[in-house]
Amino acid sequence: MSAISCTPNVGRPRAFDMDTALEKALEVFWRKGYDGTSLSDLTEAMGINKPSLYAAFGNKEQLFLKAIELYESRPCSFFLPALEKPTAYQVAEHMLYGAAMNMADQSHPQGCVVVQGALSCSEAAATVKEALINRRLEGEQKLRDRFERAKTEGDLPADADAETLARYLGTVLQGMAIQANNGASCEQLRLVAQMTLQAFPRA
Amino acid sequence: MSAISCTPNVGRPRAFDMDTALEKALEVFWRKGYDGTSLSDLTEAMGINKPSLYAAFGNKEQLFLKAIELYESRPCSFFLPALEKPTAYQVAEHMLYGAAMNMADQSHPQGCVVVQGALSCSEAAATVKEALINRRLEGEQKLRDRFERAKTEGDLPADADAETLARYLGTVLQGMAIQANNGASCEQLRLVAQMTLQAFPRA
DNA sequence: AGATTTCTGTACTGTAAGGTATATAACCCT
DNA sequence: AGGGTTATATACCTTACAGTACAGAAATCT
Repeated sequence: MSAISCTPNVGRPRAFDMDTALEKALEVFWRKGYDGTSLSDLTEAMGINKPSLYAAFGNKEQLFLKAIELYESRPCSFFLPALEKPTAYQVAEHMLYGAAMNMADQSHPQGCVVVQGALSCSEAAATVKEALINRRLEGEQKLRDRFERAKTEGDLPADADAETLARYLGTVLQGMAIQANNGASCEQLRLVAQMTLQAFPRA
Repeated sequence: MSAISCTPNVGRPRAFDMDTALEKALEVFWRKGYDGTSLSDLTEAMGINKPSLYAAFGNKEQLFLKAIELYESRPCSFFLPALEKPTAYQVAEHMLYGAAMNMADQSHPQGCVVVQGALSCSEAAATVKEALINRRLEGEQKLRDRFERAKTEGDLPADADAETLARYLGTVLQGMAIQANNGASCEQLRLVAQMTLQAFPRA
C-alpha cells in the first residue's frame, strides 16, 4: 500500500508526497461527500494541479476509492483491532467505545466516510456508492464470523444469533456516525455505547 | 400545508398538481441526495419545466425544504404517532418497528431522507444540511421529552436517563436508515429492533 | 370582447464541472 | 553534456449546472 512502491527512479521527481496528498483528499471527501467534492476542492486541499492529480491517482473516482483504502488502514482505525479481543463482549465493547472516540474526534471530519461518503448520490457516484455498501457489509460479515467463532469458543451462548448481533452492532455504529454529524460529543456517544452493550449477551 | 391555499383565482391555471410534483421531487432528493440531484432530474421527474418549478417552489433549496416538510407530514410517517403510545416502552417499540417497516419499504427509496438527504455535502448545501440536523435533533428532543414524561407517569424508573435513552433510540433509528440503504430487509430490521428493545428499561 | 393576470415552453445566460493537450522544467543514465 | 523520461503549469475542451428573459397561451374580471 505504500506509494513508494510505484515511484520510478528516472524522470522528474514528484514535487508532493502521495500519501500526504491522499490524506488531504480523504479529508475533503469525508467532509463533503463524493458528489459534494469538486476537483477544485481536491486540488486546492492537496496543493497540486489537476494534471498531477490525474497522473498520480487516475481520476476522481479512483482517488476516492484510494482514499477509502487509506481510511480503513489508518493507525487510528478501530474496527479490525477490536475484532481481535478475546471475547465477543469485549469485541463489541472495544468497537463501540472506539467508535465513540473516533467519530466525535475534532481533529478530522466527524462521523465515518464509509457511511457518509456516498449514501444518497448521483448516478455518477453509483460505483463508489456500491463500493461503500460493500465495505459496510464486509465489516458486518467480519463481525458475524467473529461471533460465530465466539459461539464455538463458549463466550457466546450456543443459541445466540450471530448474524443479528452483528447487524445490531453495525446499526449502532452507523447510527453513531450520524450522531457525530449531529454534533454529539465523545462522552454522549460513550453513553450510547454503554446502553447498546446492555442488549449484548455475556458469557 | 396544502398547496391549494395559495392558488389564485385569476390568470392561467397551473397545469400540474403541486402536491404530486412535490412528492416526485421528494422521491428524487431521497434517492440521490441534495448534491446528487440536478434540476434536470427534478423537472423530468416532476413533469414540468424549469420556469414552472421556480415559479411554484422558489429554487432548488426551497423545493428541498418543502419536500422534507411533506416527508414528515405524510400519512405513512411513523415518528409522531409512536410518541403517543401510552408507555415509554411502547413508544420505543412502535418507533423501532415502524422504522423497520418504513425504511425497507420497496415502494419508495430506502432509508430516511432526513438522514441521507445532505449528510456530507458541498457548501452549496450547507443550509439544507443544517435544516436536516435540526430535524434530527428535534426528533430526539421530542423523544427525550416523552421519556421525561414517562418518568413522572411511572412507566420509566425515576433514575432513568431520558436524554441517553432518546439518543440511543435515535442512534438505532438513524443506523437503520443506513442498513436499509445497505439492502437490509424489513424482517432483518425487525430483528435489530427486537434486540434494541432488550436494552430498554420496562415498567 | 378586451384588459389583466398568471402559467408554459423555448431559448438563453454565466459559471463551474470533470478531464486533457501541450509546452516546459527537473531529474537519471550513459 | 546530452538524450530519455517523468512531473508541472497553463490553457483549454466539452458538457452540465442553477437560474432567467421573453413571447405566447389560458384563464378571470370588468
